[in-house]
Amino acid sequence: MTESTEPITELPDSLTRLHDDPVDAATTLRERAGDTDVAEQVGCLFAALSNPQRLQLLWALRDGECCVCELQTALDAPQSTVASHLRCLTDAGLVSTRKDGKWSYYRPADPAVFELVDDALAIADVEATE
Amino acid sequence: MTESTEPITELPDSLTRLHDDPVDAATTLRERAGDTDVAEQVGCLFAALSNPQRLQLLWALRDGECCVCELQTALDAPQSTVASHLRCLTDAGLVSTRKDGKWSYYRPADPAVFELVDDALAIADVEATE
DNA sequence: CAGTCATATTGTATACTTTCGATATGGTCG
DNA sequence: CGACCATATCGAAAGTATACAATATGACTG
Repeated sequence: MTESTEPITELPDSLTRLHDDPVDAATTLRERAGDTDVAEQVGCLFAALSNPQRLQLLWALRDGECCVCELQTALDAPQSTVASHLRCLTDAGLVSTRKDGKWSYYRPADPAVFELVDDALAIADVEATE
Repeated sequence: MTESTEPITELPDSLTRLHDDPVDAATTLRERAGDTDVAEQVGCLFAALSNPQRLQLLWALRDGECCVCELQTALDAPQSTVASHLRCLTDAGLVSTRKDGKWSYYRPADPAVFELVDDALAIADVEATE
């Protein structure tokens, strides 16, 4: 019950012209829009996936774990850049780490993320760049 | 064939210590990481979904089209804020518009986006806020 | 055709993100 | 323990996104 108690601000005039019972309509609409906190959490996940280099990191990890220097090679990007993207993915819970001596190996935390990315690929209607 | 021709920059030293044939390893890694342009397109889609208010707009539209003043009510946000989020969703191809006199009605362009969002909800492991 | 209405656009202040060199950390090896 | 290595973190500059008041647009109404 984090949501939908009372109208916080004034309802738009236009709404009162569109609905007989605007207060009731507002309640329904706000219920449909769902909880702000949930939206924020989901938004964070999508934000982690909204960067092309981070997507490429995930793709690189799809077939098995890699250490940072391999990912650095995969993206052809500076070490610190790769490290911060990996931090971001870790914070979002999308990858996990294993240390082996001075090497750090990364892998996808939950393979389900690839379904998400594949669906996105389909929706984005990407033409195979061949 | 937009990708993977030659190593552009120097390979990291560490890679040469990890692989017998670092150039070959680099090629494989870059193939796995996939195409930059594709990553960018998918990234744009995720970016459109990375904002909590835009997610709430989509949720509000899930059960049927709404006009702007209804969405404004659903989010309890100023008109111009809602309008720019709607623009963003439209640009990303996620919603489409129909005009009826001075009212504009918005609806999801492709219901597949809700699968995406639902999967994200599952991955984000959101606790039902009750 | 003047007024009003719903929505779109613009302008801008502010906040967040990204990039990457420099530097810190913590491991390994001689 | 001293040099070196792989990675992480910091910090500043540049870029991008967000919010929202003000204003423009284009439609309906008298």
